[in-house]
Amino acid sequence: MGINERKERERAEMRELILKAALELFIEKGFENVSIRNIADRIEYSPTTIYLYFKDKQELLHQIHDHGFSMLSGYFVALAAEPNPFERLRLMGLSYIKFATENQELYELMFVQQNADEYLAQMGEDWDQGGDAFGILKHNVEECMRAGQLPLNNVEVYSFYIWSSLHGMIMLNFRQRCISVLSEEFKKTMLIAGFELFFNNLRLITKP
Amino acid sequence: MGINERKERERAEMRELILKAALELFIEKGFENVSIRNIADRIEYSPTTIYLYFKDKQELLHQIHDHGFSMLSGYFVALAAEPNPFERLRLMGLSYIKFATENQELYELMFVQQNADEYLAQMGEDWDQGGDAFGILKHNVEECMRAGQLPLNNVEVYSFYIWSSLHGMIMLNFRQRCISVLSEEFKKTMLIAGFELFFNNLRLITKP
DNA sequence: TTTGTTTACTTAACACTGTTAACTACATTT
DNA sequence: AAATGTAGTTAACAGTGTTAAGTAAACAAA
Repeated sequence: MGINERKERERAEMRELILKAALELFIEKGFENVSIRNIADRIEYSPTTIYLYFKDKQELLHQIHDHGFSMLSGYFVALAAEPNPFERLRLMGLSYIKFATENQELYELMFVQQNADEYLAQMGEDWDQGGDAFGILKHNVEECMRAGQLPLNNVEVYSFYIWSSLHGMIMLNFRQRCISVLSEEFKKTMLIAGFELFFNNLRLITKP
Repeated sequence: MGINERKERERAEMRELILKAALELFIEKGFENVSIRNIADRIEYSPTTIYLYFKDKQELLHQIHDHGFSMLSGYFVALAAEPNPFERLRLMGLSYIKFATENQELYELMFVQQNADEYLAQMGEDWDQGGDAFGILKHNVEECMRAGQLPLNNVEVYSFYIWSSLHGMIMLNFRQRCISVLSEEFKKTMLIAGFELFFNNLRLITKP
């Protein structure tokens, strides 16, 4: 009696179809600027059909949110090959910036979109996609400290500090709150310049 | 014939009344969650009246945006009294964090809200509120470098780097993307802990 | 003081939004 | 073949930003 299996499969396919369209549209126009009707139009179904597969617009966001964290992890897998902890940390930073700039809208969905908050609060311990990525960072920081490549310090604070710096640069770069404030030439290179300054400073701290 | 003057005054008062209500509501509920009708209700006028004083909802945002930058400057005035450049820079950082946490919604309006971008682009050179604040930062950084309290380096890059770090910590603190990721006790102190680590590191870099 | 005109404001409407209730038409079970 | 379940639909509700048309009061001119 494979009939239930087939139905389940069809249901999963439909969910995937909706999610794919939603992701495309969110990335094209941003979460707020995409309506359920837009998504329905793209997949050629009635708007209400979407509500048979997802509780509401928020749930679509959450799914894509999680998808984003999986993608981010994908950017990190190649790093394991690098044996030097500090260099690995540096490459991790570069990968993070690469992910953010290559997937700007998705990055915003993951780290800026407010609506995700309550969902994460509700998920609580069960939400590990983000924990995974942050776990890798903490692990690298810890190894750096053990190898004498970072000063011995609270690993969590240090990881947060590194993450913040990159996130801040990325966000200030996205929102160009610097049109008249920064020199034209700097606007393009600011992310990399800031990143390099940051990591050189990290190096300086430990090399006395 | 002071009749035109009176009318002008009344018009300015009405603008102020609308702006005040809009600011209150934006801070209470966030920009996206406030409708023109909400604002109109609060001041007991019809929704369309607001359009006689402001082009659209965006223009309300822009006004409040500028208001926010004025407020931020206000947080910085007391700093001039501090003679030591590095200590002044540190206090400036603390003031920035204070402003952000005391005026969370306003801070988001200023540095996160996307819609502000095109307005700033259009304003271009004429928008100096932000330039003022960033100018003070650059000035302080430059003085630190001259006093040997920061390594000689590109002032703009260094200022951007400092600003980014604080902005990143503030934003990661606002969006608690760390519920399951950070230890409970750290969540409350993360901003200050991160800030202190950051400035201690800045000190370490220059003290060889 | 009685006209005409400008101005401040309102009502009604348009095209959109997320979401729900009621309905249809088909697939599955009996 | 009849009964049941269900995937998908249409219609609707209450809300959104925004505009066009209308009203009533304040002013200027006669």
